[in-house]
Amino acid sequence: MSRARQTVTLTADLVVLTIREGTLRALVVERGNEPFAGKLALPGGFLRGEESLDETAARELAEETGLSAEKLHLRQVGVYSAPDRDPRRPRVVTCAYLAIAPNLPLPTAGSDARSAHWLPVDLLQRSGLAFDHDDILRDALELARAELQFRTIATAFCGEEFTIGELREVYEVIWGVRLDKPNFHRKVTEAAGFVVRTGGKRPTANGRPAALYRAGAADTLTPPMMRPRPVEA
Amino acid sequence: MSRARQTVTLTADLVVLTIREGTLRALVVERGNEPFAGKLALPGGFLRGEESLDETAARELAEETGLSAEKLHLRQVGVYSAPDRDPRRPRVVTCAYLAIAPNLPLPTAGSDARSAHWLPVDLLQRSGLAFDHDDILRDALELARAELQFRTIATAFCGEEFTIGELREVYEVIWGVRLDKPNFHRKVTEAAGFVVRTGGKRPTANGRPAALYRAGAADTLTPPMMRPRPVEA
DNA sequence: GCAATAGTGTCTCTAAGACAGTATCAC
DNA sequence: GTGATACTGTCTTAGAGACACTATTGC
Repeated sequence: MSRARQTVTLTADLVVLTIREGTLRALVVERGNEPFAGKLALPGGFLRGEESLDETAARELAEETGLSAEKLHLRQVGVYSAPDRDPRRPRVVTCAYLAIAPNLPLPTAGSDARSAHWLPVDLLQRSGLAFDHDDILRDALELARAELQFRTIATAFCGEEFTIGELREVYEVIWGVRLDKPNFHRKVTEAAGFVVRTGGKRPTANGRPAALYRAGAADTLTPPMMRPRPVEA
Repeated sequence: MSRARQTVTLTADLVVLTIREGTLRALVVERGNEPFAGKLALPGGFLRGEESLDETAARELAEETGLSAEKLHLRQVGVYSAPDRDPRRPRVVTCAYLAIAPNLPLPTAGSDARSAHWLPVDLLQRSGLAFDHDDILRDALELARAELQFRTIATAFCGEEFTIGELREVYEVIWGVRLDKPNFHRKVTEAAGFVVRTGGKRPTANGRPAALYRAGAADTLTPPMMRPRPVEA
């Protein structure tokens, strides 16, 4: 039993998602040191003295994006503890977190903005990330897609004020589907506490201006937003 | 930054649920040592040398129940890492797992069956558990209730063969509701891959014998089982 | 026969999806 | 006016829920 109470090092890794230029993007940093020097990785950091992992994640999020964890729906994705997941040292275990950001003015405004970029997730999934971050990204995306159905987190991708069309784009980009505009409009405006009219309007390039909304008080979305089932072969 | 790479001890704690005598029960052990000596706690154990936390949980599950993790739907609930959650030592962080067991022949058949009991969860929630296990139990129950809606895990509470009435009891006990028998019957028998008729019958105490089913191949339940929304005030 | 539980038929109603039609802008 | 986008109305249909009804056992 000498190894029964092994000690490990803990980190919190972040999957921060946003939508920019019509594509779903995640915040990644370019690694400066070995291992995986030069490769892209999810931002993250070590657990410190008197904080919980949730607090570690919130602190890292603030450092990377300059945003508080309050409005970003920070949620645990899972724990990744394969013995060989970090070649540096035995046993670095990480807890992955999902955060959702609106389209930020700057790529990264934080103090620790070494080489952070918002890159499309499909690009990241094709090119591959350091460590087991491919697994983490996949699981975080799956969680985000599921949460869109039952919770009101889609508004977190939008700014303070947004149009129904922008909200619909969130669903379409993350689910990779096309949704019926009229039905979507009725659905979200009738769901209790999802969106609230501000009274303002936003001119469009070439059409009728869209009414502006802000996020409502509700946390869960009832009835849920139906996700079109993928077409079968 | 001297404390930046603090090391911690990791454990995996288990919420093993089953249904017995019409009540939802969880496996708990009576603690022999301080802290919390004499109090009830969730079973769990320390991460060992070359295993992942998932493997730690599976190993503990086998030790406590004698069952393999294969069929028990072992799933991560979350990480609990408050700095003061374990008064023994600085920083014992745990990852909680949910497992679902059929009505086992023995309370605990494993080798490490010190003082394990299947106790009703409402009793545990009233009397309180050691450490932060009240939080863990609450979160695990919430996860189990949610999974019942969208996945076919309800069959894991039943034995190899079961009747539709037994399956309905699973939903009724865990959700704490009454479900319409005819509608439930049609729903589960028509959901693709949820249950499969074996051809056998089980005599009842006083009525028509019930047809026997076994778990189907499907993992997700489409369409989902609707959960009656709690009555409002 | 009666009591009890298993299972079926059928109706109603909500809500999702399809899509025609109307409103409000730029030009 | 045309073209474009926002939004509304309405029909169809799938499925949840209510519940009457039939089936199969023990007594």
